[in-house]
Amino acid sequence: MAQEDVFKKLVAHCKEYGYVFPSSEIYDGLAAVYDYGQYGVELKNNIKKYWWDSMVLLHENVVGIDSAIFMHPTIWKASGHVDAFNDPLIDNKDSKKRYRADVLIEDHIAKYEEKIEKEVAKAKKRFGEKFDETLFRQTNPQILQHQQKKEELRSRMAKALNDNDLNELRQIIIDNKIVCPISGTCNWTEVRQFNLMFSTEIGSTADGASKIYLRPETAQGIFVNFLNVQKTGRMKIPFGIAQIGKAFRNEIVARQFIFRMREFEQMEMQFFVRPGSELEWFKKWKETRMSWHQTLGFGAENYRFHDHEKLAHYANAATDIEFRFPFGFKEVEGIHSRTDFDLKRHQEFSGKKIQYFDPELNESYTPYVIETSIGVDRMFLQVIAAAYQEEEIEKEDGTKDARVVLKLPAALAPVKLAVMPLVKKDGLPEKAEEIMQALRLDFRCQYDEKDSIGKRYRRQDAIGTPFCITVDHQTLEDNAVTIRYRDTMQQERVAIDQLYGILKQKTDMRELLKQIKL
RNA sequence: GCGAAAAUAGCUCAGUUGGUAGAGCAUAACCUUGCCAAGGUUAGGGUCGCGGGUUCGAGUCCCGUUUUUCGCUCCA
Repeated sequence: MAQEDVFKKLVAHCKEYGYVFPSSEIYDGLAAVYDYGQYGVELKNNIKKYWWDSMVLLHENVVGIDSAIFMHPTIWKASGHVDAFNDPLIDNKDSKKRYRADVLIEDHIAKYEEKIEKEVAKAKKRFGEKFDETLFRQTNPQILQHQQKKEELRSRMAKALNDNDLNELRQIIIDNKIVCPISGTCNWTEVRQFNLMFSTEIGSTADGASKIYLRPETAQGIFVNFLNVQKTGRMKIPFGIAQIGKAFRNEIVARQFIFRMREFEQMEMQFFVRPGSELEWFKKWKETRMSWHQTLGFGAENYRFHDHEKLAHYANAATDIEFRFPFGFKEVEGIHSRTDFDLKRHQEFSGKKIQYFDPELNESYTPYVIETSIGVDRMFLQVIAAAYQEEEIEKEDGTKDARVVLKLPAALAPVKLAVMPLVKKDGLPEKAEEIMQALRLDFRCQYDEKDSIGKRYRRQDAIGTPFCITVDHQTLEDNAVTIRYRDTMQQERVAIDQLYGILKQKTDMRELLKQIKL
């Protein structure tokens, strides 16, 4: 089966079984926005817990915070997000190349400049040493004309940029017959502002309101709280701050289901270290994070590192952890050595000293940062893609049968067990209800008495329930039930009073956490 | 953003040259069976993505639009 088919089936399965729904579906949907359904939210919460516990329980020197989505606008100037993603872009329809509209116009202005210099050079050659360049520039009619056009153009562009008038920017390009350097045509699209960040206004009256951004990453909330946490938590370097939260990016292309969304959730940890020791810590966190992934048991061969050749302006080392999705190896987590860029920039923009006094070295410095950043939604997709399996099973009479099963790690599964009476009479439902009541506060349980027992098992397989408990007539006599395992379809007879112990051991997230190599 | 394709019940799909919307599965109720889905009876569920147009009449033809998928592009 083609890989895209698997992916399509996975998306359909997520919708059909209450994991992920398209957003605003009854209004025709909203592009690249998705809602998590009744099982999706449980799986997502379990993934977040697995990450959070692996950070704050397993590392004494990692603590969490939860910073606000709204932050002071200057933060995004300091982080570089405002400058890096605020360009008016225009496409040439013939060459299909994209340009910054202001750069195109600048280039055109430069041409007038060239013409002027050409005239000057010509005149210089002609008049030799007697040539008065200043006078020539001030009096030559052709130069004055170029000069005037240049200045008109420049002020017109400045005004358009200042007013954020995109139509005017396009009009300037059209009026001046600026062509695409590749196709040589003037067949342009509209000018569009590609701003990565969503903005809104804070303050309820129009004149008192000021522009504010929805954060495009959670990391800055950690950096700006560095001193708060360090001082109030009496943290000593090295230490880390972890955070889970929503972030928003106005992606030009948001596609591939929940892999790239405009609203998404991140799990980030910034680890502050002594300058000079960052690459050592980078290496250590690479290993720890990889172990966290592989502990889920989806097969070590499906993960790999992808080291970045080209580094972002703030980084001196970077790698991705990639997983083999149905559509190929894709990034799930990024690990970056961010140097002291962020803290230094916030120190500069805020005017507040952001440093750490290291008592062992007896000196102050700006700490270096190792970042581990993982998308919750990508992780969700990774888990469900790895868990989704279509199996062919042989029935007792020799015929083949198919089942769709989500082989989720038990600790992550939304529903831990289903309790079902073999028949819905003879007091079996009552007995099953009794078992439910005993277990429901410890494990997410589901009760089902409709349809044949086989059909009920398949229903649970489809949502990934790892255990099914079946109550039969014999149960009424010996207080024992059948426990059926999702992955092997094996059945076992166990006493009711042993159920808690068995389930606890098999579904406990702590059992996973213990296996992570630190 | 550009190009191409698609959209009919919860799911998978049928629907003839334009003539009042169908099936299977799923869901719910009752009966029957009872350890690996598909026994019987009955019921609910669709202004055919949305908006225009052509026509006596549009799920079907035309235009626009929204969403999805694929390719390109962009971003990281």
